[in-house]
Amino acid sequence: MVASHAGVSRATVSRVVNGSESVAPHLREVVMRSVDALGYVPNQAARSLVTQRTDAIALVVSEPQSRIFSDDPYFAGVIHGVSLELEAAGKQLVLIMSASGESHARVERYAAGGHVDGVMLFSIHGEDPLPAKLERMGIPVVCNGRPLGSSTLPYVDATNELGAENAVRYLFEQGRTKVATIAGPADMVAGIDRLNGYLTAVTHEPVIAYGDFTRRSGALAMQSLLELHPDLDAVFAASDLMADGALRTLRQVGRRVPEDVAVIGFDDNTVAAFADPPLTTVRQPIQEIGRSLARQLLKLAAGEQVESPYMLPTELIVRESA
Amino acid sequence: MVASHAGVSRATVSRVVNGSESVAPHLREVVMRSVDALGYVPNQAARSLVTQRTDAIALVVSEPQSRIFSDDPYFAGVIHGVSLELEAAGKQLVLIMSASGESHARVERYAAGGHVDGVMLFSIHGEDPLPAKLERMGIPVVCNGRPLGSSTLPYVDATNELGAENAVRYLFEQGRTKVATIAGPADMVAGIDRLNGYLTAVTHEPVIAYGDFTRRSGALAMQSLLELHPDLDAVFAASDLMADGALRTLRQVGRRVPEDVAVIGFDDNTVAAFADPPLTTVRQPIQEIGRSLARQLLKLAAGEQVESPYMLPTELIVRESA
DNA sequence: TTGTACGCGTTATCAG
DNA sequence: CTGATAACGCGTACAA
Repeated sequence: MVASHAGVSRATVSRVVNGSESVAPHLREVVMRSVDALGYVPNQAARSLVTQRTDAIALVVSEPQSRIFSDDPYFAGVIHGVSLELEAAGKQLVLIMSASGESHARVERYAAGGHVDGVMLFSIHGEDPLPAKLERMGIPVVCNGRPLGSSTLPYVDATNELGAENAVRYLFEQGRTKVATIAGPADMVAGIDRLNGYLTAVTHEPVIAYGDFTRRSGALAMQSLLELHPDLDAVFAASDLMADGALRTLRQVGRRVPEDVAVIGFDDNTVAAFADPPLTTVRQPIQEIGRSLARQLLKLAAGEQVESPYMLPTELIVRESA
Repeated sequence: MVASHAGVSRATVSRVVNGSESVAPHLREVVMRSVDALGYVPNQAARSLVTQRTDAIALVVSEPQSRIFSDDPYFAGVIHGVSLELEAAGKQLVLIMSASGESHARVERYAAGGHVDGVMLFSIHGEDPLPAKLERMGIPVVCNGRPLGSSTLPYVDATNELGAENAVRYLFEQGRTKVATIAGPADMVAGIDRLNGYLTAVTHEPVIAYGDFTRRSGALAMQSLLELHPDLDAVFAASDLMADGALRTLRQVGRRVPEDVAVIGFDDNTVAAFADPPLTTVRQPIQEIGRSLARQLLKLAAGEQVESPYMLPTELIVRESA
């Protein structure tokens, strides 16, 4: 340790660097100066070797491109939140894209190798064995979105179901009589929960078309809804992108929004406010989801307990489309 | 090293694990079995300590939220490309958001501490001292997008200027006579270069309005262009989002696209194909930019030379808006 | 309060 | 081809 050129032992330097109390003020001063002068930076590898911590957290994104690389800013928003929280805690964010099953094994090895202090799992599908394995290995794990299947993993999620329910209820309160829904994929938890919310609130025979959260799918779903149910006067779409697609279809066939058909989306993306007409939608606090995700994991990694599920509120934002 | 319970020395285990040639086949066999049985995973910290490598690469995003957290999928696309390439090389991606100058210092320390084998810099602004410092410390650096100012850093970029030039030229070839541009921010290299392309190709007095790559700014810019130059019959926007905003303004004021006004965007985002009407645009290979970025950095980290700038082609995608 | 000395898990060198 | 053994740079009992 070069900094011991400051006339003290390496142990003292270590103490100063790590902010130990038991160091004489003047010695601390001297050491600080030397650290500065020599541009000393602790070697993380050596440090981890002895502390058994890495100060790094992995964010594993196991999702096919669909949602992530469309123009849905959900992914970026969550990452941003995570990043803010980790930075405050002095942790690094290791981003791992792991769509294929093969790379799942890699993730497993990576985490098992003690490369990170914990793992955040993004949108776990079906009966993915990864989280359970990680947990068995004693690695702190938190999921973004309720894990499908029978898992007891801690997770952070928005109140998707309640948000959807309120949106649909609002449509009826506005005097709408036939409310359809454009649901998300049946294998994604956000899709499932929002559909359930619709089912809870709908007062007539449910009218459902499925999309995959993209604009195009929303436009197509709207077409088929109009064909099968020309008398519908409102639509709740499980994402703003799909709602925007629906808006386009409605415009093309000459149905006015909201006069003829009311439309509500979900997310409150940037597209929502800019849609034509501006979209009434259910806002979920995306960045806050990211922050919470990180906070929960940090707690877990510190050996504390966390409440799970940790639910974040959604809120109906009324604009012009409904 | 527990695996030496397989009756060999740690050195031999190390050799097997790292795939050295000089190990007797039967010993390799035995070791492999023990590794499997004991679920042994090499400790990265210990390894880095001696190899002086971390097998991790940092991606530093020093951009205010603007472009990253809008619904512009550029950020996600580049990350995806980077991620693919790094995964293939067995490297990890450490994502660092560093908008503030304060956190710049953190990045510096982090890199200097030998935590990563190299750094990719995302959209460097003006005279940012960070890259130069990193270079001086001997840390491999590659920039995404030409660094503004007088830098000799290697970088990867799309042929923004040429792409813009071709787009504008195309408009004139189609018989347009007054072509305006909605330019990007004057402090972002993509904005500057695309504007220069326009300036090169325009055959009359330039007609310019500035935006910030967002939809809203595009819509506003279009309004002001129409006010000042009601006779324009074509617009080249420096991003698809701005073009989409322009489309909306044109629709609102009753100008038909492309009959009255032709519109060309830039990026070929998912919005482009879905815009109303579908947007003619200049495609840049976003994911490939990410891949190249990673590849260049890996080369640098391996001590090889790289060609810089490394330019990726843009291509005019003709749809219906022009 | 300070210093000494050990060990963390690997890889690399050098004999054998 | 294989096995000792010496680093790598740090944190931390333990002793002073």
